[in-house]
Amino acid sequence: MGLVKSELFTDQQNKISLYAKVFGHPARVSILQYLFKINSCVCGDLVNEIGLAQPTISQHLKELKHLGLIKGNVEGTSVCYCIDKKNWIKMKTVINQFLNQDLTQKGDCC
Amino acid sequence: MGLVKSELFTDQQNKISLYAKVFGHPARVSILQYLFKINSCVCGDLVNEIGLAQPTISQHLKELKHLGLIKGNVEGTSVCYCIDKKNWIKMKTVINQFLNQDLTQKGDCC
DNA sequence: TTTGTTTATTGCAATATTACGATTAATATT
DNA sequence: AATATTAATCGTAATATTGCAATAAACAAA
Repeated sequence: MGLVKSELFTDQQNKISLYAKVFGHPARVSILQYLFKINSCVCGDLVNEIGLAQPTISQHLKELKHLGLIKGNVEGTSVCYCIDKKNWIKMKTVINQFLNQDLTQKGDCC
Repeated sequence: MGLVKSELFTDQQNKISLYAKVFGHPARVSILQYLFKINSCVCGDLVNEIGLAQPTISQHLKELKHLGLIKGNVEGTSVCYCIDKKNWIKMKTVINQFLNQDLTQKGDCC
């Protein structure tokens, strides 16, 4: 196997896990933090910033883009990547709904 | 490979990705939602609730426990699992710090 | 047009994850 | 004690992920 049985779960559960999965690698966390920090579009410094090889960074960018969390335009020889703010907010809504489940209850037998 | 180069990243980045990774599977999302919903300790219904085999659920529970998000006590022949509220809040702080990065800026060339 | 610069893609090796059957461990029940 | 019940562990097959060297693609500059 090694194969997630998505059909057992709700769309919401699958969506949450897909978002979470993309954050489940420190390189992607780091890329996103960098895009927020420089707060403009990145044109290639990511490979120097993070210590991974160029194809590896490219692959991580692809996954982030595929999920819609970043936008990217190739501009001549360099590329312009930045956070897709609209989708970032959408993602936050989904994740927060999951994180903010009600904790104010008893039932603590453990 | 198939091996994350954690040493390239900060402790914070690694911590975020470890939390996210555990949410990166719908079965674990589902387990956590169920624990919140029934709001008491679970004693075995998870296998029926979710459609995965008992060893598989047990393995997912182990990961959740290992990260501290749930607590579990064996009680005779059944087991009592519930959310570790203290650690859940800690986790939320870490993740929210990452999700709530400042979006109110221009620099949108894409 | 040739040469550099930058990013994407391909192909592959190493490792990790998912899932489950079979079994074990631990305790209840009879 | 023998039997049932429940959850953990072991072993293993299938698949996914990570990382990078090599290469390709796309364009800029000379």
